[in-house]
Amino acid sequence: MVFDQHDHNHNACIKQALATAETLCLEQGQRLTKVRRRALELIWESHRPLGAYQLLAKLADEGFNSAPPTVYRALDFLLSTGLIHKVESMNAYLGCAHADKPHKGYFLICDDCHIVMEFDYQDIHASLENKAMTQGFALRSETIELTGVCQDCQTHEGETKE
Amino acid sequence: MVFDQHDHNHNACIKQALATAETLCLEQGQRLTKVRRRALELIWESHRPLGAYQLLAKLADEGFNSAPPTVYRALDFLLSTGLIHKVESMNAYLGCAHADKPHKGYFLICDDCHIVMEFDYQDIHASLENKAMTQGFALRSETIELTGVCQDCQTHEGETKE
DNA sequence: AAGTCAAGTGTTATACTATAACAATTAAAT
DNA sequence: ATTTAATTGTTATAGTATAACACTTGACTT
Repeated sequence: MVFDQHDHNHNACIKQALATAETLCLEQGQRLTKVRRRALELIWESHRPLGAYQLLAKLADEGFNSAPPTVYRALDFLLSTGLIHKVESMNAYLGCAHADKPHKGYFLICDDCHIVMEFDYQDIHASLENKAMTQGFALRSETIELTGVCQDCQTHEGETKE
Repeated sequence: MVFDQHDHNHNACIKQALATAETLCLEQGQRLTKVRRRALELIWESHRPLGAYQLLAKLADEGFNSAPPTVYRALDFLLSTGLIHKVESMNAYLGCAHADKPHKGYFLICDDCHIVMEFDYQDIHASLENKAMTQGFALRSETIELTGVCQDCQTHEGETKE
């Protein structure tokens, strides 16, 4: 699992994510402009996916241009650089903790508190790759999004969402 | 794989799907009304996912009411009965060939011709279930959507899409 | 330093996807 | 026949995403 939901210094998450972003952009000759950087930070404010228009509102609050293309451009950039993932089943965007190494995003999504844990599972990838191959299918992308109830929400059933 | 892409009597697919729908609705005391039945048939016209508004246009052509709620209600019904699946990464809907037995929809989606093959893979389900459990996560739904290039499109590269 | 070009951003408009809310109709059950 | 619940009609609106073109900025050239 990417992180321990409790006992977790989230500032470190953000800092790490930004550092990775700097490095990656430098390596690839990409520019981490103000709006792109801030968008990344805002997405990293939590381990919950953020909608494009939620992000847009936050950016607008800070004086950035508030038309949709602004945010979608930033999102496209961050997606293409691998710094964030899109959670298809939620139309929302999530910081990636392993942007430095190319990988598929596999997610566990809590239906209650909406927290998302990204997990890596090489075995499953291999099985899927193999399954595709036996059908003569050349695999390109994988969308693996599992929903349910996280341990925390099972424990604190009925309480206010954190 | 659900079907052989060639040498495939698609009328049989549709007929089978409708028969299953009749049976299922009867068993569950649900009503397969005109618009629901026709929506199902139209979705089954191909093994490619159909968008809600594409479906709406087809229904409108046939004299059905052409406001969005009409089609979304039909889709909701068909989804809840398990007669169709939603392909999250495409915002589109696909007939399910195994509506009679509860299951998760796992899909291979061709980026070229957009054909979708549903596959069942008990091993992967078990692995995912297990992975979730080790995180104390109670699994509820699984979205497994793989994209790539199908055998047919690899063979006929550069030709017109069928 | 001025010129050039490409990348990035601003702006307006619009397309696409989905649901809320309430009225009218139909089907089934009494 | 009456009642009731399910379904459908209708209008409006919310939510997600992109097209197209103008303008600005940054980086590279000379």
